[in-house]
Amino acid sequence: MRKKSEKSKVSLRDVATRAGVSTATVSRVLNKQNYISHSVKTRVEKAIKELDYSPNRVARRLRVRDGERRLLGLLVPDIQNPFYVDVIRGVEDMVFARDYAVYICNFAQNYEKEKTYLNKLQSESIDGLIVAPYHEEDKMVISLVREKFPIVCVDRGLKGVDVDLVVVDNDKGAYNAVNHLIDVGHRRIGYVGGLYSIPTSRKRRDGYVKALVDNGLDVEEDLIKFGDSKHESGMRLTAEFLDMPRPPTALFTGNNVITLGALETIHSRGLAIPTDIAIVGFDDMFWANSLNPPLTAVLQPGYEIGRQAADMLFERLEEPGREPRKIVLNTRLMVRQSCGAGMLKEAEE
Amino acid sequence: MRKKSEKSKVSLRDVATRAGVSTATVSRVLNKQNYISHSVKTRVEKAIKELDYSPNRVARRLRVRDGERRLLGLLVPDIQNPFYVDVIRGVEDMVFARDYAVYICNFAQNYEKEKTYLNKLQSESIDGLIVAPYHEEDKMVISLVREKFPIVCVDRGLKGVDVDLVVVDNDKGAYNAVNHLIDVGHRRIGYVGGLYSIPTSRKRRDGYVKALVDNGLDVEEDLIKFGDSKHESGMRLTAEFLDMPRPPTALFTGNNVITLGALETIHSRGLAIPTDIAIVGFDDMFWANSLNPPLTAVLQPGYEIGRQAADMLFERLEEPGREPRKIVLNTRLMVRQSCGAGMLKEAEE
DNA sequence: GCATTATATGAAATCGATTTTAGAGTTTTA
DNA sequence: TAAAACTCTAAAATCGATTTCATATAATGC
Repeated sequence: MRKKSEKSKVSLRDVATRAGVSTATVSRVLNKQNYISHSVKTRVEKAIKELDYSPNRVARRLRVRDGERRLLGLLVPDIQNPFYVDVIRGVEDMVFARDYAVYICNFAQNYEKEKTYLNKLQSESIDGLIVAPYHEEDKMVISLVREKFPIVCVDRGLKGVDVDLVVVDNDKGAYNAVNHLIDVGHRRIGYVGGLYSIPTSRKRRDGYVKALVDNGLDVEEDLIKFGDSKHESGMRLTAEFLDMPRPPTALFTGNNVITLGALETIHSRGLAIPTDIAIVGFDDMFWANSLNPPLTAVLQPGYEIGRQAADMLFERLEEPGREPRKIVLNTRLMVRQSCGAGMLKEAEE
Repeated sequence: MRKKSEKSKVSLRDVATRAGVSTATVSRVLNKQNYISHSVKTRVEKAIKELDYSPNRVARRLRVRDGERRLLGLLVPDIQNPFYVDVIRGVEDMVFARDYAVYICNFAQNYEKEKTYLNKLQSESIDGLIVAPYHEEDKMVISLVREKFPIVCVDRGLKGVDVDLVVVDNDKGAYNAVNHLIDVGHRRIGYVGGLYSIPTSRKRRDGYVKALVDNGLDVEEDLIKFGDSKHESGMRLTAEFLDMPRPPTALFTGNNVITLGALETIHSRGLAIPTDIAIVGFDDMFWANSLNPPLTAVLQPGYEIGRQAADMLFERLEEPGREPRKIVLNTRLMVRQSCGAGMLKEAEE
């Protein structure tokens, strides 16, 4: 009847008493260890069921050795960015399946906050960490890697250390996007990038440049701009492009936040996509199809990144000594209607 | 030099030894308790600094009494929904400021998963929980509330129990939105709601109905549809509306996910907003301004909901006996361009 | 059939903190 | 000036699990 209302939590000791065995034995049953007689095992399991016992993970975590605490940390730069939410979901699903827990921290592009969280995570005795570092020279993360703390980086790497890494082929993704723009006829294409200090921003620029070069187009420095990965900078840089004496006919925006800013500026000026200005964005988001017109975008498999990163971290926990690995996932260009084949004719004349 | 590289974590015992005092004394210094002589205090603090000691939160959590473990749980139905991300951020900021930790769990609209997380959270010895329950008859959450476990509900309440609650005035928000639609000339307005079993879906319907009634308009049952809070159902229900012999001239969509679905359907049919069909959405999202045209929407203060919920939970931890409270926050109608004053004329003829 | 090994269990130590208990030295109070 | 009340600190107990160590019995080898 009122099983749950006996307030004080039942402990392993209670189970042991009930089953008439020692706590050590109960622990062995719990952890499926060898050398347990069938009769004792069923007796203990019965007691566990009767008492509705479930182990205290905190106590366990305190006792077990490194790497067996069943707690991971996940540190992301911006939880408002749906890309990282996908990563979170990927990690979460893997962790859930293994009965681990994951302590999700959002440092909101704030280096101080990242440091604080890093310390807190350690105080919580995490087994390992998945992180998209503030930037590639992130001192604290680098020093953790040097100390051999189990870390997997996602989205961005680290300078000067070898670390497990799951990224996307940013060059190729950008290349394909810009190539598509060129295919449909564009010759003047602007790149609106995120924060210069973040590797992905530069990689995507590289892909942009390569696509131009491979197609025999000139690379003009004033068609390349970097911002600060905030919505506002997407607006501002786009405005700068549109204000040029001879503005580009297409824009390649470096991440979803920037894309949103660009769209806002474009719409506010009453320009039509793709006829007045075409656009391809890095990051395919769940609202891309709801835009008017639907946005052509580079899909990053965020969920998969999260899954693979978690997997990689589990591997490292099992084999701390192994060499760091790097996984590069492919992007996919989701062609919708913001580039416009109609451009072709116009450009040909 | 190589302070950090001495792998084994320094413990309170090490500090005690170094300072030449007992562990109890170090603990007292750490917790700013009375009866510590100045000299001992500074000695201990010096040792802490020299050893770069930081306390193990897991060990602490095991020992301290209920409500002092510095760990909260936060359980949301869908982390991909930016509204909940705002709530998360609000909670996170409060928790961060108090040196608590928060275990964020996403049950992804899955009742089984919610149950699993609820158990896990208890195993992790959380002090209290902030949750947007699966629905208002969520048995597990209700039984926790009955057991007097510290819980604050957000977004949705619970049936049959009195619980701390932070919600938004859904009726009024919906009322204002629909009223606006009527103001600009619409007479046939469809409501595309989320899951019927979620209180907010019905509250928003109520506001919709009241606005019609207050304006002397008929409430037609076939202009009210409920879906399942998934993108796809927003698409489908909107299609149903548009396929009616005499379709509505405006749609009021019940949440951001539904809104996105509705927009997708509208655009795919080549209809123009607001001239062919107008739309107001519940939930103002950061991309609303980037839509074409910018979306008129009901802003829910998600961040503030999170803050207040965390605050309320802290209060409850301090005073477990107090009566449950309910906070109702206001929404704000963000008028942009998806309703169109232009409608007025057409409707008048 | 006896030494060895495998199986099965319990007692006690342990993880790293907080808290209780106890007691020594000081100050205040009556 | 003796009792009471503070002030300060240490030793030991504690939180709830896992792990080590010890030991008893059963199975196996030769």
